[in-house]
Amino acid sequence: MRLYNTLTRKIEEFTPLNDKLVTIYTCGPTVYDYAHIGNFRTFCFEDLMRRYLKFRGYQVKQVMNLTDVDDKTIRKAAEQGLGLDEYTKKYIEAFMEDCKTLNMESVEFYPRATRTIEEMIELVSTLLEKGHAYEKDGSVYFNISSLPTYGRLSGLDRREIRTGVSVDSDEYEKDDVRDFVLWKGKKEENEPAWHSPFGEGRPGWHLECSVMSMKYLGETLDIHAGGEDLIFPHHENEIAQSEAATGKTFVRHWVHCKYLIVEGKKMSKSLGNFFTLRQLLEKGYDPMAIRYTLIAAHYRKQLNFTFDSLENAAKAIGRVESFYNAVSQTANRNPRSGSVSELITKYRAQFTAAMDDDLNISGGLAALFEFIREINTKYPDSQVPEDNKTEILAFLDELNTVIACFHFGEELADEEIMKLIDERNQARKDRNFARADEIRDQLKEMGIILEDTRDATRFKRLKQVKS
RNA sequence: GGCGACGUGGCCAAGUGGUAAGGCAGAGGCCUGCAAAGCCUUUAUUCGCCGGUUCAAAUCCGGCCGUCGCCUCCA
Repeated sequence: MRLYNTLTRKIEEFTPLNDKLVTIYTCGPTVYDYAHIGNFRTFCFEDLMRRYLKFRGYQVKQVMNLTDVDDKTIRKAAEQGLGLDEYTKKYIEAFMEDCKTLNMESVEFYPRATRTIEEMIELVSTLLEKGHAYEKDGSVYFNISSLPTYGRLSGLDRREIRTGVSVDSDEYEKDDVRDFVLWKGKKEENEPAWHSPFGEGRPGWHLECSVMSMKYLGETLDIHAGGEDLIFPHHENEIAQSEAATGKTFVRHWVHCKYLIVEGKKMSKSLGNFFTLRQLLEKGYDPMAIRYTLIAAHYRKQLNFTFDSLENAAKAIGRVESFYNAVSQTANRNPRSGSVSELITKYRAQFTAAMDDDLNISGGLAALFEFIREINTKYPDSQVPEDNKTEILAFLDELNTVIACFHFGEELADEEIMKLIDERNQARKDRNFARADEIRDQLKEMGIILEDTRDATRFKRLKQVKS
């Protein structure tokens, strides 16, 4: 499998350190508000990557942190007169719910910053001991000049940081404006703070990810992923802290997901194109169409999220689900065909080849759609031999463990439906089409859509999709 | 100002040297009692524009135009 590595700016062969186990750290949300679709582009991509690694036979051990203490959470909690935990609880729960809604797999660990303070203090102490950090006015800063490799990820060695802006906007005293804070000394009376050898305070933002990743995954991880904005300063600083402390490579493979834009414009509240997942659900959009739209474009390309694309996604999903349903209700009694297995092998290989190439999901989806067309071409009305049914459905299920946008499952026929279908077919035989259409309309009102084939009549349930 | 990404049919989107995947939409046809589902044909002699390299370029190089991002604890 080949994967782009931000550190080397090249697509590289990916092999985990540990045979079949892949360790992944993904920067999670800051739980100060509901997450928006931009956040979820990254998270859904990370889910896709995780699922594909598992599809390829790897075992995945993944951490997604929850940043539950920072300027925003502190400020918002104070505004509402709530304790920090009390305030963030709501958004942590909402985030977990949203992830489920988008059919994301649970990861192995969801550590919270406020529950990892002790380990963070330890790391700061280590950095102080090793001379990579210094104390000033109750805060601790990382000394960038102590680490020659600083700036490799973001290419900072080749550029200057705009110093003027940083100096003015920073209320803390640092030796060098480019140094970053590891531990923030307490400034306000009622601001959340923890005891530490360097005085009361709270951890800097970058610290938590270094600490939590090493705590759960060890000192060297296979993959660290996040949004492109995190490359600098967040991930650059994580590398600095971690490698200065351990002397080992922190991350072997850096993966960053590009931002999305909405209706051709940067998502912003003032443009009115800023959406949380919840707002889209309220508008009636299908969560699976949202997921499909978010994952269907390559992760290193800017994604233009539009309402048109949501509707297209819903239809594309419908095509695949219709096919699954049609195959599952096949009435073709012909003997099993060996060429179906060959097709499955062919398209599985095509899917895998595409996904192996830096997770080229467009190529992967093309394999799925081409498979469907080829089967349909060969077997009109998707009426495949009954003996081939199982392997086709299994193949679709298999692809869906990665794509995870389809609700597959055979439609369960209840007696009433079957009775009406039989009655209608009798009417059709009698050429009493008025009666037949009447029954079809009656079923439609019950949410049942009929599809007549040569061999039998099959049905599907109408999906409530926003149009 | 510094760094970087992108610009492919009506829309979305693959393709990084050998002659344009896939989805959605449109047109025509087939199938059907009619539908639904589906199949077939068709829709880019052309890949922002202008030059250059090459037997050959959407793919490499240079310039221009446009969009977007990072440099501000924003995925």
